[in-house]
Amino acid sequence: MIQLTLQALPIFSDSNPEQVALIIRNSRIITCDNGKFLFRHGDRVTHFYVIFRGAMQLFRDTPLGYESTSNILTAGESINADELAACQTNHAINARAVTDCSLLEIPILWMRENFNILGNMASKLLTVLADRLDDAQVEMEHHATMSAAQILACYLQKLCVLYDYDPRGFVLPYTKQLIASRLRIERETLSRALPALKDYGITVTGSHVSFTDMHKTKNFVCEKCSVSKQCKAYRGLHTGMEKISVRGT
Amino acid sequence: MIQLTLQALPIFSDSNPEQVALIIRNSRIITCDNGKFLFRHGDRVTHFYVIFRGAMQLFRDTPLGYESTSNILTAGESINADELAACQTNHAINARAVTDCSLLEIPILWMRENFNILGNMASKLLTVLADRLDDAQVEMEHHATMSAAQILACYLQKLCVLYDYDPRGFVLPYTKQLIASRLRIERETLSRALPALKDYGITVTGSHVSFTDMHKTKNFVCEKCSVSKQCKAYRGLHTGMEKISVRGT
DNA sequence: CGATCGTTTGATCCGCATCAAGATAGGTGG
DNA sequence: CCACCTATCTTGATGCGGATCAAACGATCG
Repeated sequence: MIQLTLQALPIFSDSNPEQVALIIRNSRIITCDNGKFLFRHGDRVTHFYVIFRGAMQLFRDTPLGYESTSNILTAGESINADELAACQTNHAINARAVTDCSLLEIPILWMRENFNILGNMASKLLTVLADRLDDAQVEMEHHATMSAAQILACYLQKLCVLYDYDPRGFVLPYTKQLIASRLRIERETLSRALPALKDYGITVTGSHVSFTDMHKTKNFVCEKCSVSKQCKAYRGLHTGMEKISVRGT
Repeated sequence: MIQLTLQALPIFSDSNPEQVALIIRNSRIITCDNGKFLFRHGDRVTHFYVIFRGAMQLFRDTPLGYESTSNILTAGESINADELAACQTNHAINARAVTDCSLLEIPILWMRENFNILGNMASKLLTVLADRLDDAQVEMEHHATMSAAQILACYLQKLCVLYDYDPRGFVLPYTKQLIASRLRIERETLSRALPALKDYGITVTGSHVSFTDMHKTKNFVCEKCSVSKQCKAYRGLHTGMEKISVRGT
């Protein structure tokens, strides 16, 4: 049953049953409650994680004690792909649960030693990193060329596809605070951007979002966001993982 | 002789002589003159490249015909690592030579098919991508927290280490135009930031840069820039490649 | 010597950050 | 059920940094 689970994860999708069994024998499932840290900046890099359920915020401590969110990862996504690849011994970032989470925890030492017998996991990791790099670059481009409202519109559109929400109405999965941090804008700026979303065919009242005019939205949201590779890869996975996690834990 | 050359490249440093020979048989060395495009946005992804000599600008076309430089790569660095990993069929970015360049050109189809027999090139690629992702995130953090002058100071510091320049005085390798684009600021903003560098112990007159007070500089430049992994990995390689390229071409 | 490209400088404007205060909501306990 | 508290969000006023537009300056090259 758990074998099926693992193969549903993008990163293990090409692994055969023996490899999956091997991974299971050398890993365990842990939970991380909302608000708890999975690891902190400076901690030793000990494990590779894959999120089964929930969402985790990855962020840096800037010199001024300010938090700079580098990503929010959800079910199906992996944590520490970059540290694993860069052979860092200590974490450069913090990881904190923003909802109650369940994660698969694999010792990184073991992974490094058995990399060659884990199938084409390396190529899966490559894909993950390449996608994230691309996302990062698109994001920088956005910041240089778009207004806060447009950035927000892109993000909402992405969220909707990623989580397979009903475009006609859904509830924000995170606090606006967190979303602002993720988008590298201030809470206040995000608040002020909300009314402007009307022009893009998006209405937000409280934490309720609805796309009222997809035609308008499509015109303003950049095409790279509307058909993100990430979205396609994980679409439907989130809901699927919800079910599996119940069995898994 | 060329075998030695390839193994000097970070990405082939762990490959054995047979693997190097295999790569040589299936690749060729090309040149790309200053200003020429190696490929353009929308072109089919056909080859993987490693720069022997020179520097290439990678940039995106934004909707408004604006150029957004995502990176400037130099001797020893590889182009298309992300496209190879993400299995993209068409280029999302442009690559243009900003100096006369020599490159190793490897068919990407052949690479994909022979990935497993190319040694741990996959893990090298992982490292490259992880480093670039990290760089991208540090860069975003910089933009959110530092002034244009500080960003510029960090970059000059990085340049100096990367190219193994004499900190007491060196000449900018690129036009200020290009540097500004790379740093995602405007030419004018860069110009105006130059005088402010005095406060960080850096003097720039024309295209001549000199670090006059390293103590001051160290205080203002973020530590992530001063000891970049990239810098350490490629330090000295640039000068080495210069020699090799003469033999190679 | 004009022509082109790269750079600098000046004037102005706009968007976002910042600071400050008020509003809303969710939760707890009397 | 209401008063209270805290966390989250919104709104207002203000300022600053960098973008933008415009023009002059400098260098390089046929």
